[in-house]
Amino acid sequence: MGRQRPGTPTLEEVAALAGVGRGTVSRVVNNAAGVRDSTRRTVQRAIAELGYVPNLAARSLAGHRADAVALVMTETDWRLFGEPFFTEIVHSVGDALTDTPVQLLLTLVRSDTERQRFVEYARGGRVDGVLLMSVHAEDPLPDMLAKAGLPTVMLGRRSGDESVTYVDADNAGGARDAVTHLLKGGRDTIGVIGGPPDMYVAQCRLRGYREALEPAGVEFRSSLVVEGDFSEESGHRAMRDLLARHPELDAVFAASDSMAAGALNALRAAGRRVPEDVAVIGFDDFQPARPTDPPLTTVRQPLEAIGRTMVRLLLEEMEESPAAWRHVILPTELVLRDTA
Amino acid sequence: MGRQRPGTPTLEEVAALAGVGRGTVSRVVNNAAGVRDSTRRTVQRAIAELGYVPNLAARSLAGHRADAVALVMTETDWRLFGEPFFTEIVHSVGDALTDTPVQLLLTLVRSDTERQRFVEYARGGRVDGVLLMSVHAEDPLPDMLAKAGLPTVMLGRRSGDESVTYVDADNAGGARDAVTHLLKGGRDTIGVIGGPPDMYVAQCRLRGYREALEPAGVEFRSSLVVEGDFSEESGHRAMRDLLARHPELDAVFAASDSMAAGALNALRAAGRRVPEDVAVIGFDDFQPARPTDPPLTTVRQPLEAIGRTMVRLLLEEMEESPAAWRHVILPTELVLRDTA
DNA sequence: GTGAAAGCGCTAACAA
DNA sequence: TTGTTAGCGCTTTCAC
Repeated sequence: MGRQRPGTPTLEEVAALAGVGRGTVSRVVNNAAGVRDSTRRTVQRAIAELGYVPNLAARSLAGHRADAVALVMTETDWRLFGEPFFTEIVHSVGDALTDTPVQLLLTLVRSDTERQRFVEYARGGRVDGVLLMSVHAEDPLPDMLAKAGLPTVMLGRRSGDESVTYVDADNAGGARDAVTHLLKGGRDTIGVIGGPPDMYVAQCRLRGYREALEPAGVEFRSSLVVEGDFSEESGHRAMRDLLARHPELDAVFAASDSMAAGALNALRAAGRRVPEDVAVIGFDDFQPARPTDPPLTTVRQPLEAIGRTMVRLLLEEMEESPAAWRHVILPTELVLRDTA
Repeated sequence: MGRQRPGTPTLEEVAALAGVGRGTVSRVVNNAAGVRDSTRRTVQRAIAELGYVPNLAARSLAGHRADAVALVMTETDWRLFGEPFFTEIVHSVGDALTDTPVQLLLTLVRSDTERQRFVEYARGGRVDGVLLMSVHAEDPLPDMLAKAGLPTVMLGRRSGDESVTYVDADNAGGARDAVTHLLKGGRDTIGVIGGPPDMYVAQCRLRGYREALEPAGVEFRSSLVVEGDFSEESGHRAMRDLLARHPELDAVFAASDSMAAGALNALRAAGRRVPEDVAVIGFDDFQPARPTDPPLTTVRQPLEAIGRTMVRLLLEEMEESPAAWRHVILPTELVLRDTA
C-alpha cells in the first residue's frame, strides 16, 4: 500500500535556487502580498525550472486546513445518480467552487464500513467540510459529522426539526401549487403517487396535496394515495393501482418526475389520453426519460440555487464556526407544459 | 477559507495517558506487530477515552502516502453518469477497495481549471493513484499524470498504441460476435449506428462490424453506417436516417444500448416490428431505459471485472512502480434476449 | 517489546 | 520587504 514519489522538489530547494528564504517562496506560492515584484518573478522562475508542486500534506499539517470539501452520496442517493437532479446539484456545487482553491470530492457511502472510513477521513482533516445528499431519517452520518465538529450542510432534511444546517426546497408549497392548479382546471378526482413515507420530502409533498384540497372543499380520500419509491417503475405500478381503484380519476400528482413518467406510460397503456382525460403533474423538473415523451407539467426545484446555497453556507461555516445551524428553504415554481 | 478543529487529541496525549511512548501508540493505531497484548489494550483504552483520531495530514507527511485513490470523470464521462455502465464501474471499484484502507474519491473534471486543480491535488500527494474514465483522444490528463509519475490506470484507451496502463473490453470482438449472430439468423442488410468517430471504442466496434461481414461474403456499404454519440436521442435520429436510406434493412447493430433503445423506438414509430422485421443488437448491457421496454439482445461488457482489474493494476503500480505500462483486454459476451 | 529522537515539507509569527 | 525559526502530528529508525 506504500508509495513514493521521490525527487519531488521542496520549498527549500526552490528557495535555494532563487536565493531567497523559505518564507518568501511560501508567500509567492500562496499569492500573498508583501513581496517585491522582481523577487516574485525570480521565485516564479525557480518554481517553474524545478517543476515545484506544493506538498499538500505538509500544507495541511502546518496550515490546519485541507482546501477540500466532500459531497457525500449515500446508497440511497446513488440511485438518483442518473437523474438530472443529481447531475445539476453536482454541477452547481462545482460551479460554486470554481473561484475558490477548494477541491470537490465526491464520495460514495454504501455500508457501515464505508461510512466509518469516510468519517475517519473527514475527522482526520482531509476535508474542511461536508455536503450531504442523504435524506433518510435513520442515517447516522449527519450526527457523526456534527459531533465531530465538522462543518456540514445537508440537502433536504431528515425531519421537521432538523439539527444540522440544511438547504431544502419548499416541497409542501410546490405540491400545493400543483394540486391547486389541477383543481382550478376543473379536475377534482386527483390521485397522488407519493414517495417513501419514511422520507420527509415525501411527507411534505403529500401534505401539500392535502393542504390544496381543503380550501377547495374537496375531501381527502386515502384511497387516492399510492406509495412509490421515486422510481419510474414504481410510478407505473402505482398508476395501475390507482386506475383499478378509481377509474374515474381525472388527474394525478406524482411526487417525482420519474414516477410521473411511469404514470404517463401506464395511462397510455390503459388507453387514457394525457392530458385530455387525465392530467399529470410531476415534481423536480427532471427531463422526460425519452426524447419521444411529451413535455410534462411539473414543479421545478431551483437546483442551481440549492447547490450554490449549500456551498455558500458551508464556506461560511468553515470561516467562522457558527454557534447554531441554519436552514434555507427555497421556493419552487410550477412549470406548465401541457397543451391541455 | 480557514478552519480549525481545536481540542483534537494527538498521539502524544494518548501516549501520555497510556503511560507509553509515542512509537508504541503508533504501532497500536496501525495494527503493527511487536506490541505486548496487555500494552496494546492499555493503549486502545486510552484511544477510546480520548476519542483519538489520527491526523491524516501528519500521517501522509511522515508516511509518504495518502491512502486514497481518485476515480476521475471528465466532462464526457459525466453524461454517462446515469448509465448502469457508470454505476457498475463505480460500484465494483468501491467493492475492490473495501478490504483496503484506501478511500475512494470521485472527482469531476469539466474544464481546464478543474483539470489543473486536480493535477495539483494529485501531484500534491493527496492521492496515491488515479483511475481515469476518460477516453477522448485529445485529453491531456493521462499524460499529465503519467509525467508526474503518478500511478494511473485508464478505462479504455485513447488509441491503438496507448501509453498509459489501461483495462478495456474486447470491443471489436464483441461487435463481430453480434453481427455474426445477425448474419447467421439470415439477416444481411445490417445497419450500424456507430459512436463518435474520434473515440477509439467506437472505431473498434465499427471495425468488428466490418470484420464480421467479410467471412460471410457480405459487402461493406458505408451508406449503412450512421454516426451517433452514444445517447438514446442520437440513436433515434440515426435510425430514422437509416430507414430513409435503406427501408429494406432487416437488422441494426448499435454501438451502445442507449442508441439501441433509441433505434428501437424509431423503428416502432415507423411501424416496424422488432425483432420480427428488424433485429436490433446493442452494446454494453445497460438496462433498457424503461421497464416497459422489451429485453434487447446485447453485447455485455464484464463491468465488474473491469473495475476490479483496474483496481488491481493500480494497487500493484502503487506498491512497486513498474518499469512499463500494462494492458488488459477483457472478453465480452453476447447476451441473447430476443424472442425472435 | 518499548522509548527516544530525527525528520517529513510546509505555514505563520517574529525579527530584522 | 525579507530571512529565520518554531512548530503542525505522525512514522520510522535506532538504541535499549
